[in-house]
Amino acid sequence: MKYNTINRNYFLQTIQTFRKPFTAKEVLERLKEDENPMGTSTVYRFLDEFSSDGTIRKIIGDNNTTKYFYFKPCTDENHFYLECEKCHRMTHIDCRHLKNFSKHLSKKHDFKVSNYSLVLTGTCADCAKKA
Amino acid sequence: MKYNTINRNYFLQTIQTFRKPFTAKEVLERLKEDENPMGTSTVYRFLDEFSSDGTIRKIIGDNNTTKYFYFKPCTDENHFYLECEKCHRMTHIDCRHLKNFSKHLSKKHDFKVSNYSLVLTGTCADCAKKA
DNA sequence: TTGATTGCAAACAATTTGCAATACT
DNA sequence: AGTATTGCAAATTGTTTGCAATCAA
Repeated sequence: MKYNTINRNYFLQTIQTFRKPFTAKEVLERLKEDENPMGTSTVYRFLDEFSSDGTIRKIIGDNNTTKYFYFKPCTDENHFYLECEKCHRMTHIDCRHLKNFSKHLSKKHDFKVSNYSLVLTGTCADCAKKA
Repeated sequence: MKYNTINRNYFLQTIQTFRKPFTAKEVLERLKEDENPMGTSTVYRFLDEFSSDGTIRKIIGDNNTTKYFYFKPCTDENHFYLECEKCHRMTHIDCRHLKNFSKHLSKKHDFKVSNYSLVLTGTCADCAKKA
């Protein structure tokens, strides 16, 4: 049985404040800023727990070269986004086409889809300008 | 300038023999079986080098709960696959539609795509039967 | 009261680094 | 000759564990 604790709620609340996927280190740092910082092991325990139960999701950070896992809160929506490999900004894209497309594929391959993700990695307009 | 060495070739050759994505540990173990096993740091250096240059690709192992990165040789094609969350089998799908679709999105969002991936997670036909 | 949670410090394990020897071009 | 590669052992660092104290139910 899970208990409803201050730490647990505070952890969940905190990860929602990230605008981008974050590493374990980044949550740790954020939480350590507090005056009663939560223990390191507690944070890792939450990362594990919430990864397994699907509250957050592990992802690979900037294309292939990141050293650690990134995490992001799982919206339970499916994922369509553009991910800039320069600034790492993630642009959510709304896309009906793909939904249908995924249905089509799922039928064709006799595969029951529970979740799908489309990620386009590349360079966003802003970063392209800067270069 | 990169030199063409025995280690480098052997490493490349070895990772091609894996039927599934593998962890650093797994390559290490495989390579240690040899009678002149290559040094640990050498292996890690290759994993880094080939991840950055796109020869291999980091991926998340079985959905969300894996502790380490997995790697797989990069076919340089973009990634469209069905990933079964029960048996973790990955079915490659060939898909022209999506290529066009990605072009369309990239134009619409003024975003230069260098790589794209579509992953449908779910249950494959076999596993569905078993359940 | 019972069982889950917490934080600490210690233990652990994966990965990296410095460096001298070696191999490639 | 000049530069990249290699392996070793040591150092580093992220993460986990054991445990006693605390807290939620």
